[in-house]
Order: sequence, then structure tokens, then C-alpha cells
Amino acid sequence: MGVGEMTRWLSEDEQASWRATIAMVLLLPDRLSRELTKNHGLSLPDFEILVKLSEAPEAQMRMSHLADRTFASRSRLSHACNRLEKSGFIERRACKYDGRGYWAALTDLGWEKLRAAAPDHVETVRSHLVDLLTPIEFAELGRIALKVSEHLKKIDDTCNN
Amino acid sequence: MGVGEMTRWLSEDEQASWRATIAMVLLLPDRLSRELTKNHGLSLPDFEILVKLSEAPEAQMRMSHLADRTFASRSRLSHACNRLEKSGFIERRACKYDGRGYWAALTDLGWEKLRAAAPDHVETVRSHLVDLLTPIEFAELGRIALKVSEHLKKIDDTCNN
DNA sequence: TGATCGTGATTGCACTAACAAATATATGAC
DNA sequence: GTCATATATTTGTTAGTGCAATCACGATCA
Repeated sequence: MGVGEMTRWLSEDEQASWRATIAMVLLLPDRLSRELTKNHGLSLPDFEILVKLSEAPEAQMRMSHLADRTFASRSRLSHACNRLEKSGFIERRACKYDGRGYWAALTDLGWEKLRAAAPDHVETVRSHLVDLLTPIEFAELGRIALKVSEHLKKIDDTCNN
Repeated sequence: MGVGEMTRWLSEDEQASWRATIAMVLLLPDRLSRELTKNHGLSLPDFEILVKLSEAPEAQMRMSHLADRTFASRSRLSHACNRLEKSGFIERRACKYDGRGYWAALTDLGWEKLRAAAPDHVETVRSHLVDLLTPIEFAELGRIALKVSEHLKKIDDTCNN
């Protein structure tokens, strides 16, 4: 073990920041998912899928595109869509121009579900995040999170591991 | 539906901040967990358990205390400790003064595992978070995350749902 | 045209997690 | 002491996730 391999440990201040950050990062999605599940029987990933579809032209998206936008692996999305299709919230349509591809499309029932869940979800996001911070702090968080998330997305599709 | 129930939707700026935040919050723990798994066969929750134990007096902690500190439910911690005990990284000791209680204690093997994994993990945290930000930004993130995480912790142990 | 390779998407399996129910012990009222 | 209730922890079941393997099709080039 030469000097070159010495670990750059975190300073005390950095550690404090790190602990707070990881706490937030672990607790927040848990909280959001739990409230969504309790009130509407949807997990956070499920909900994100419905949202992204609703925002797409004709409320449909190719599987891999949808996976990227919901921060899910292909396999995870596939499983999730199986469940959502079984529940009747989405349907799959074969892609005319590429025989390998599929569209995931929001059904009427999916629209209804989304419309029912969205207001509660926004309220949850407000009460557990937005309303805790000043507008400036929230904007600052967004700016910082953008840097980090852009970096992480890039890694995810560069090497796929 | 009266006026009182109107949803306070997010403004466009708020939405942008929110999207960036949730992206970070979903991608970061995934990344950390994956690198830890790939290099050392530990999940992020497993690693957190070992860390918290290593920092405790005599490297042992009561189960519920440990659950709180690792942001895990009681049941999740129990399962995780079953696995870690089977792997030989921790052991359970009955609590003398409270017949219901147990201590989870780090074994020698657990110490070794932790010492092997920690430097890589710090490096991962640096490269996917700390080094992306200026010191001021990182401190700011810590400050903001502290507000949010304190709030979320409070909720978790107030109503346990 | 057909051999090869790349890409879109799914599947099976093994592992991890949530929720609710169960177990065991402690504590307090009477 | 004993009953009821509260606390510490675990277990069982069911649902979600990652990984590697697979399937099906498209693109390229000889």
C-alpha cells in the first residue's frame, strides 16, 4: 500500500453534511412511496411511470425511453409494467415500425388513477419537502441536485452497471 | 369539492427543482449500493449497519436503536441482521437487563469487512457527490438535507406509519 | 441471402423489503 | 400476585428489484 492509495477521508464538516444528505436521500422516497401506497395503492415508481406516460404525446412511450425517464432499469420497468398492465392502468402496444419495440400506453383507468392520486402526492411533496424550506433554499437544492443527477444519469448510460 | 380543497400545484420553477431533487434522491443510493455490492458484496443498508456498530461503544447496539440510526424498520433490520449474522459479520447477544432485548455486535470478521470496504465507499461518495460540488454547495446541501431529514425522522417515530 | 452482430424487451431466479401477525418479556393497576 | 397493556424483537407472507440469460427482430456486409 503506497502513499498513492491513501484514502481521502471526509473532514468532520463533510461527514456531517454527508450524514444529513444520506438521511434525506433514504427517508424521502420511502415517505413518498408509503403515503402513495397507503392512500392509492401505488408505489412511487408506479406513480412515476403513470406521470411520465401522461406527459407524453398520446400518453404513450417506448419501453426503454420510459425506463430512462423513470430512473429504472429495463428489467425493473418490465416487471413494473406487467403489474400495471394486470391492474389495467396501462396497456402495451406492438410498435409498427420496429418489430422489437413496444409502446406502453396509459388507459382510461390509468388516467383516472393518476388524477385521483396526483393532488395528494403534490401535497405530500409540499409538506415533506417544499414547505420546509425557503423558496431560495428549495431553488438551491434543485440546482445542486441537478448537477448530481446529471452526473449520475450520464454514468448509468455510459457503462451500464 | 369546495374551494378549500383546491390543489396547490407546483410552479414551473418548483417543478424543475423537484424533478432534479427526486432524480438525485433515487439515483444516488442506487449507485452507492451497486458499487458496494459489486466490490464487496454488501448492500448500502448492510454497510450502514456495520458502520453504526463500529462507532458504538464496544461495537454493539440494541436492535431498535440500530434500526433508528440506519433508517430501517424493525422488521427490515431484523432480516438484515439475520443475513449479516449468517455471514459472520455480526452476532446477537441477549440483553442481561431486559429479557426482551438483544445487542447486535460487530465480530472480528465484521471489522475486517468494514475496513476493507470503507475506503472504496468514501471514494464512491466523493466521486458521485462531494467532488461534483463546491465546498460551499456541499455545505449548503448538508444544511438543507438536515432540515428535511430531521422532519422526516420526527414523523417516522411519531406516528409509526 | 444468409451469417453475424447489435438492440429492444422480457423472463426466471435469488435476494431484499414491507406489512401484519406472532412471541416473549416488562410494567403498572388493582 | 394477576390481569391488562405496552415494549422489544422476530417471523411469515407477499411484493419489488437486480442480474444474467433469453428471445425476437433489425442492420450490416460479404
